[in-house]
Amino acid sequence: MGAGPAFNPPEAGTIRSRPSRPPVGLLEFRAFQSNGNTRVTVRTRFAPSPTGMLHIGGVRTALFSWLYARRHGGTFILRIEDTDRERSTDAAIEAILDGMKWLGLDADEGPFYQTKRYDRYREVINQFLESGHGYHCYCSKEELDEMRAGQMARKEKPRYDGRCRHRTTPVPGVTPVVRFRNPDEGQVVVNDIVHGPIVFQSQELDDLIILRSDGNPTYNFCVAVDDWDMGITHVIRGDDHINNTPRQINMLRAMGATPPVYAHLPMILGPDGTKLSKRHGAVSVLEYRNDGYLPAALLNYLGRLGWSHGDQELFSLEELTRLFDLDAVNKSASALNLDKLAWTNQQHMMKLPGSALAPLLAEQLASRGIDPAGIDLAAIADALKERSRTLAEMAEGSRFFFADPTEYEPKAAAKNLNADALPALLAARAALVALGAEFTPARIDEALKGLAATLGVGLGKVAQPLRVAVSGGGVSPPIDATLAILGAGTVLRRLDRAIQHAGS
RNA sequence: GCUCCCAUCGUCUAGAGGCCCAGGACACAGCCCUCUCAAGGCUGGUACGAGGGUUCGAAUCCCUCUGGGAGCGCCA
Repeated sequence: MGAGPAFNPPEAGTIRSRPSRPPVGLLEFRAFQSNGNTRVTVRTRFAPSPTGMLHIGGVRTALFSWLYARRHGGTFILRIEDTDRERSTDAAIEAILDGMKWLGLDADEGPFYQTKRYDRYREVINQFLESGHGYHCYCSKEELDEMRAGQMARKEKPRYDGRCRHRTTPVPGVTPVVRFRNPDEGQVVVNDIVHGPIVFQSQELDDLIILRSDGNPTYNFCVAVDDWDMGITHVIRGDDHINNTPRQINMLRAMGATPPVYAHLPMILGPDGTKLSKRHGAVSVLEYRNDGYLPAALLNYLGRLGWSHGDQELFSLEELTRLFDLDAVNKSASALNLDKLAWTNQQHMMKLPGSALAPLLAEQLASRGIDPAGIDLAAIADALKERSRTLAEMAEGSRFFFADPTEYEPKAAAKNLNADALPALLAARAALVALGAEFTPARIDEALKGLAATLGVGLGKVAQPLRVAVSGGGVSPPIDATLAILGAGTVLRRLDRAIQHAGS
């Protein structure tokens, strides 16, 4: 797997020798005192499994964890849950790391890899075995399948019936798994910041496998060990984990650990309100970079999905980290609205100076095989930022700056590059030539307006033919800015060709 | 089937008993501005799933129903 460090617990001794943490209450975790002036620092983690791409849903979870840590001056930890050796891939790890880096969701600790912590897991498993919290189970897969099928047929909840709980002798030739012995009675209360207390009856919880017969520990177990070892104070994750939580709490208790506070976030649905799929937004978050979205805009949009701050829609990252809090998080699932994401992106682009957008526009142009050498991309970005929803749209809208039109858009040409427009075109040419070296937006505007006045027509009668002449179509930024960016030489060259076209 | 979660405009949401015959945003329509396209401004339509309670008063509290979702793996 990956090459990151293994997390080494401050005290790698036995579980019971670990100093016990002071209790963390539900909503007043933030500053409990143990000796008068000790303050608990918030520690959150994002724990993706590298079995697929990092998509929008995962990013939202990561964002909330990151924001919460930042907001409270805490620590954000990245942990790669790669215990599924069959499906975990290095490519997926790379994609997660790249995505987090692009978005700027930097981790203070990690990435840690669970596959590097096997010694620690085994240590806990042995302790469970000794203390009776764990036991060997020799049931075969077939046997378990059969058991489940029978329960389903009887309309019971499929669960392990504990048939190996009291077995004292091994079954020859069978490598056992280790199961965690859940309490038989009582209840487990999950203190959830967004949902409030959620109560589970222990009876509902069966004995889950914590060590596979191939020696690999399993998810729920590793999570419990890691969250404790890494001192996680707030587990922020998708609400599809709610049902796992009581088991994790039970294992935490068996370790003598104090469970963290939980915050289960609602799911993100596709635009049609159904589960996110590859057709929707379940593509790698890096696709959004290719599509020309700004990290800040994507984060802004995602932040507003399931969280709100009054009526405010637009947030800078700085505002987000200052205002975000878990108590304003919604409980219900929300659907992706790509139109709003695009709008948000445009709003962010509009706030940025062209010089900041220029390098990003350059990337988009490069991927289109366009060489913008010698052209002022910052000026183009300034001219186009309020007429593009994404950087990709900006790149498309700027194409005519880099190449003379090879043909004119038929409708626009028919209307604006005809005999009627010829006088205006010729007069405009003369007026522009007269500008000489002062080919600036202000001077161009002045000249064109003066010309329109002399001709006794509206500016549109002059600007629109010019627009079609230099851009090939009927849409472009304001004509003064457009001409200035193109430069006198290019403008006159394109104008001459258009005049020829209009006269023929 | 069992357990758990959820429920305000098409979508994202405000709303924590009277300020709400429900506000903002995206999208949509119209108008204004205007050299095109945008951006911006103004206007408009559309929502508290249903039924019972509690209360002088409920989108807000309680119950039931309905609808949606998640989990029930030697996946995470």
